[in-house]
Amino acid sequence: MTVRTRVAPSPTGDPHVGTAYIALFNLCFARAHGGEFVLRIEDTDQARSSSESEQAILDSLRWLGLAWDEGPDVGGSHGPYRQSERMDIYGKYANELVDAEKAFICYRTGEELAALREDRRAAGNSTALKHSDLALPDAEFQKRRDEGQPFVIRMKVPEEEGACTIEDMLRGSIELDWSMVDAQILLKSDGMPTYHLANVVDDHLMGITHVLRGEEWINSAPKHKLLYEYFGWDMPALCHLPLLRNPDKSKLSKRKNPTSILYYQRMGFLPEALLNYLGRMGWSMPDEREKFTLGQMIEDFDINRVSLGGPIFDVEKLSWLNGTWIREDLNEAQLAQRLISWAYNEDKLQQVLPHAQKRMNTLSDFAPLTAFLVSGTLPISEDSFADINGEPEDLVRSMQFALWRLETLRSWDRDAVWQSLKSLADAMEIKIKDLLAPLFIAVSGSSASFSVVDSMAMLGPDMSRARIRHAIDVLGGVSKKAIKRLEKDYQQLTGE
RNA sequence: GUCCCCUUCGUCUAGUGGCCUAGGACACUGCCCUUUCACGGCGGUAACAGGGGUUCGAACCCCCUAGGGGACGCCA
Repeated sequence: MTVRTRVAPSPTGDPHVGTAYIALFNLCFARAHGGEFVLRIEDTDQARSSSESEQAILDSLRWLGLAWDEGPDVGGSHGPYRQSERMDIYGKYANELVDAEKAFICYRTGEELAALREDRRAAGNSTALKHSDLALPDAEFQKRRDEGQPFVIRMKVPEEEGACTIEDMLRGSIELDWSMVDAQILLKSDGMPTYHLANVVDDHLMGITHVLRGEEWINSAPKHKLLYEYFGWDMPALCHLPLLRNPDKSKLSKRKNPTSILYYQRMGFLPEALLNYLGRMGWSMPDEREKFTLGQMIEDFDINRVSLGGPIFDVEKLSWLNGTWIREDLNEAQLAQRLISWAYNEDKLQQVLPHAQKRMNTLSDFAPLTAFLVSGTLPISEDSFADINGEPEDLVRSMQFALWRLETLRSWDRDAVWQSLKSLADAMEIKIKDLLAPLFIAVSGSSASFSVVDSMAMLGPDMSRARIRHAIDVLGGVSKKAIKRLEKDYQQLTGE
């Protein structure tokens, strides 16, 4: 038995707690049955994949104990194929399907696709496009081919009435209408495979027998099943786990919640506590114990104990659980070690010192000066913003804009943060100083501190965003109605 | 809009037809411990989404309704 988790780095490279959640259940399931657990990290979207973001995920999962170094194919390493080989492999399989007339070459342009989908939607149908919708007249096809137009390879899917039955380990049989399934692109015009192809080919080649993945994949399961049939391969058993949710019940997203593992690390959560908490999401021990180690979870693991309602990620309970780990499972020497490796070490000091030294008269100035860097949520109130010019609504507005701008930032370093905020200030036609003023309070809790961008760089994206979000709340927050208006303004201003 | 999944205290959950007057945990709250604050201990408030079946008996099985979520990309 071989169980795998497939994870893709997020666009911004933040390792997502949802990733760890899925990985945890895969690991437990595999180990509980004496199987092998394979973690495969890759992203075939060339526009955003980078070795840094893959590394960030790997580091986070290692921190949690879900990945380790142990041979090339297991536990956190990439699969058996290197990037350079992949193109050939997937292209080969895609072409095989074209030859067998189970896939076809498609020269349709983006505009044509949008128009076709629009028509179908207007008719009240699903937007799924089939081979017959996409086929071009022979002459046109020839023309585009001769012109060397970019093309993709799409799979053929049944066009007649009927449903595909998927077996889910937890949900039983699920029937999905073929009418909802479109002629999925298998190979993109840049020659890279889509998830659907790569996933099926890799799993087959790696001998994967069980796939535990998020609920969001249920709808594409028919495509995968069909691919297995086309290739004549055995399909792994599928299990769709519930999705972690924001407090408003939507799928856990960084726009509403800190979702990066790095954030929880920086907040001072212990890896074993975070893992323990994730293990309580949609799952319980037979004796309903709240606290348990990864080893204990594996020992008592039973996939049937997964409950299907989407659990809300509740930081408060995580916090309590973390407290029990600190109080009950660490002696003073161990706690000291944790503190040292967390923040009180030479590396961290070196990072902070350049900013602190200039502002120090005595050594005792250091702790108050840098406290905000090792704090979680800052104790600020509306009064904290009293010295800043502008009405609270205006401050909220600029902070919300800054938040949105920072959410799109790909690399989080001093210059990148500065550039992105500077260009926002320009677009808003205000001085950068005025944009930064409220952020100062939000990020450091005081107007007398290190430069905001330096502070944000040191705090990292999730902590910085969480603090800005907190400041917005402190100033009265943004109502649902207001957010709509702000979004519109923001779009007009920045074109995003 | 179309399809799919889901539905027990505010939140995480136990529960697989009689042990359910629905149990535990977080949060909230009362008391005790304590110079303070925490920790800890003992209590309290609080839920089977609604309606129909099936059954001697339903939180549990079936149907309908409602609500929530997800999917509908050259993202994964």
